[in-house]
Amino acid sequence: MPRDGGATRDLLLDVAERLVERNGFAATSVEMILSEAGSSKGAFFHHFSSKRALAHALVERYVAADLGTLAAGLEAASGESDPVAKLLAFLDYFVGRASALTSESACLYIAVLVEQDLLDDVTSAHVERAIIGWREAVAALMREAFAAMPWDRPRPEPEDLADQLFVVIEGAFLMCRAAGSPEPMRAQLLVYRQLVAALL
Amino acid sequence: MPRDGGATRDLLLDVAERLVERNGFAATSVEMILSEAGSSKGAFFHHFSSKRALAHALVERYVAADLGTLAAGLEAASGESDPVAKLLAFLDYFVGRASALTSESACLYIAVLVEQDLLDDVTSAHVERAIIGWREAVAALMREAFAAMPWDRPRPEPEDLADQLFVVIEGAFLMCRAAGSPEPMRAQLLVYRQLVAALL
DNA sequence: TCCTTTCCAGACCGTTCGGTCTGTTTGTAG
DNA sequence: CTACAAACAGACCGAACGGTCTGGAAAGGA
Repeated sequence: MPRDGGATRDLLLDVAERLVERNGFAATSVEMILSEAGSSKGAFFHHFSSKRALAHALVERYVAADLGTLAAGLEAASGESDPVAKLLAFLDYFVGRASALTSESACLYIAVLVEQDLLDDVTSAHVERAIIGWREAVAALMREAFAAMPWDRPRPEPEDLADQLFVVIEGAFLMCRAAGSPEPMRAQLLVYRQLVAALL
Repeated sequence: MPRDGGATRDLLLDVAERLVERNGFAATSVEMILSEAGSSKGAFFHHFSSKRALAHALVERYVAADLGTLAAGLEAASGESDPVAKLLAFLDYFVGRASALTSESACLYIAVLVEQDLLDDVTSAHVERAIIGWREAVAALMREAFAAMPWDRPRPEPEDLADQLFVVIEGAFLMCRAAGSPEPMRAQLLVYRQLVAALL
């Protein structure tokens, strides 16, 4: 093999992700990516058969990283043996990392979901995989915490409550955009943590 | 005055809103809007000086409608004299109208916020106005309900808890997109309602 | 009636888009 | 050293983009 194609491919993905998160997919031209990356069309269409193929690769990589931070949160909470403490430690992990989340100005999922054209079999399968990953892991934590803590009033279904975390994170991304500040992410994650804690 | 220009303008806004909510702003061309509306470029650029001016008009109209549904929710809850019942009635109003919210497949705010280029003085001022409108009205309901219902544990700030409603709605819009179903909107609003109710 | 102003249709323009193609460089295997 | 395939650079293409311009139709005031 000649020059290291993997490095160029990664660079193109890095630059593309930044630009797409800032301006959306349709508003980000291939030429902008190339100019920013200091690359050329030859390189781009060598690594990606089309702009849509770039979107597929972009989402696949993003989902992998996203499920990675989920795993990191689970790992951070794994020290706690008490189910309630474990759930709260899990949530605290993301509250603490809120500023790191919003350093990248927005979430790629939003850019993909906002354009129906981009929601083909490939992208929607990837996003669905991410959502289900979060749902199942968080719902399991919820169930254990609930079982350890009887309650007189009815509680939400753990799956729906787990989805609420995903929903709050995505919504908070949008509010950060509107506010022009990363602060709402932390505030909203903290509110979610407090609301969940009130069920325990 | 010649033919009724207002009707054409409204039609263009209606069609544009539908297409932008479906595919985003950048991916929606002026010609697509015209073809869908059965109109022409002459008409379009007579009513809007540029595509950006269309975005401004679109957001302005959407914010007005959005604050209208907020007012409708407040009106629906105004019958209750007890602050707690009033807050819950307010939230129930939106749970009940969840399917109506997601009939329009997505929220225009998302399409605007996802493209940084679109966030100029005009659009960001409109969106901020909407967010503050919801925050202040909902936070007021929260404060009254909290005051009527003492609590031993610390509660979230009413403003942050009010923002959480906006955040959940926007996030739920995205989840509806990912799921290809309007169902998550209702489920997530219900979860939010249950979480708030657990504080009372 | 006629004139004016608004409203609209559609041809047209320069630019930019995603994508193709040709040619050259670069690492590696034999 | 040679051959070959992967990796890239950049000119080029047709289509589509946002926007302009000219001409004509429709309504109201004089």
